[in-house]
Amino acid sequence: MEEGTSKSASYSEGTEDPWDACQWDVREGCEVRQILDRIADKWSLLVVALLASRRMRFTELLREVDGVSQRMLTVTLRQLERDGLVERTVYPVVPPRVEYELSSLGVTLHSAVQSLVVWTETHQVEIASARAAYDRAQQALESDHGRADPASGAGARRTR
Amino acid sequence: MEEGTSKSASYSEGTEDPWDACQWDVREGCEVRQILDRIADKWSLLVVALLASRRMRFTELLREVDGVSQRMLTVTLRQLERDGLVERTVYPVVPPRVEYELSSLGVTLHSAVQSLVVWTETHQVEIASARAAYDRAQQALESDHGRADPASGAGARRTR
DNA sequence: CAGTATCCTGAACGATACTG
DNA sequence: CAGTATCGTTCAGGATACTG
Repeated sequence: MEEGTSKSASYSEGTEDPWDACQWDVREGCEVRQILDRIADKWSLLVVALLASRRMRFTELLREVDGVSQRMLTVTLRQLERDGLVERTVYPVVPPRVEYELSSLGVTLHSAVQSLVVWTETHQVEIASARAAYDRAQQALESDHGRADPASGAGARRTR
Repeated sequence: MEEGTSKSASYSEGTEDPWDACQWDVREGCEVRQILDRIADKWSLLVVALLASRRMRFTELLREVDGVSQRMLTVTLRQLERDGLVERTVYPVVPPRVEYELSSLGVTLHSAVQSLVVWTETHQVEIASARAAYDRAQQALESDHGRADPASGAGARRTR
């Protein structure tokens, strides 16, 4: 088991700056980072989304997730199980039957993630055009690389 | 847990599949994944959190984020800038002065992320104990590796 | 000060083969 | 069917050095 274990950066925190009201995700050891790393890795979110609709067997997930390797599906499921987000049920039948389902905790996570999904859907156009604008500006800079800047006056310059 | 129904605001391509209401993150090309990858990478969230409190200079961020390399801070800021989440202002003074601040879009993202932070804070104890239980069970299995299972009856077996 | 350029390592991941 | 074990590759990210 080489990679199921988190690296668990036990980082020494010596600074006692008084601004730690906003520190929720600044500390390495903070739980938020761990959870975020879990739900944001390549497959976890997909699996959670699928299991949110119904309980499924291993092979079903393997088919549905489309692109995941057997190994990564196993690893992902083990992590989610360890965190108490999914539950694994083994039926002692001749061809092994294992079913996965979201735990109640997993369900609440799934709803929490929804707000982010909604945000993304709401703002994807803005992001796309921001990217386009940025890339256009970069393109312009490349053409400009040797020339004098006609807009270089005295004020601050926005990079957009 | 029987009803996952993501509300999937208005973004539906004309697929006939009846359950594509839940497909928001199943598709590889979906925007959600891109955004999620951005906000969930190692540093973006930290930077956004810091900039949510006040605008900051490059070196300030380098100090505050604590652990980030110069390279990764640059990369992170460029990505966030490209996505229109932060704005970069260059003051044309003799020692270069560059300030970063959240855009209005970035502010909305930050609030959206809060729900996840709240979820994590609310459930971190549950997760911690789930992990402890899982690890304890694994430990027990290792001791049991060669012996007969006293609980192996007829029913399904939960792995927790 | 605020970067860019370059090199390098280790973790993540995929592919494959084997097993209860 | 539902995994585990092993190997090879890729690539994110750290360290370091240089620059306008």
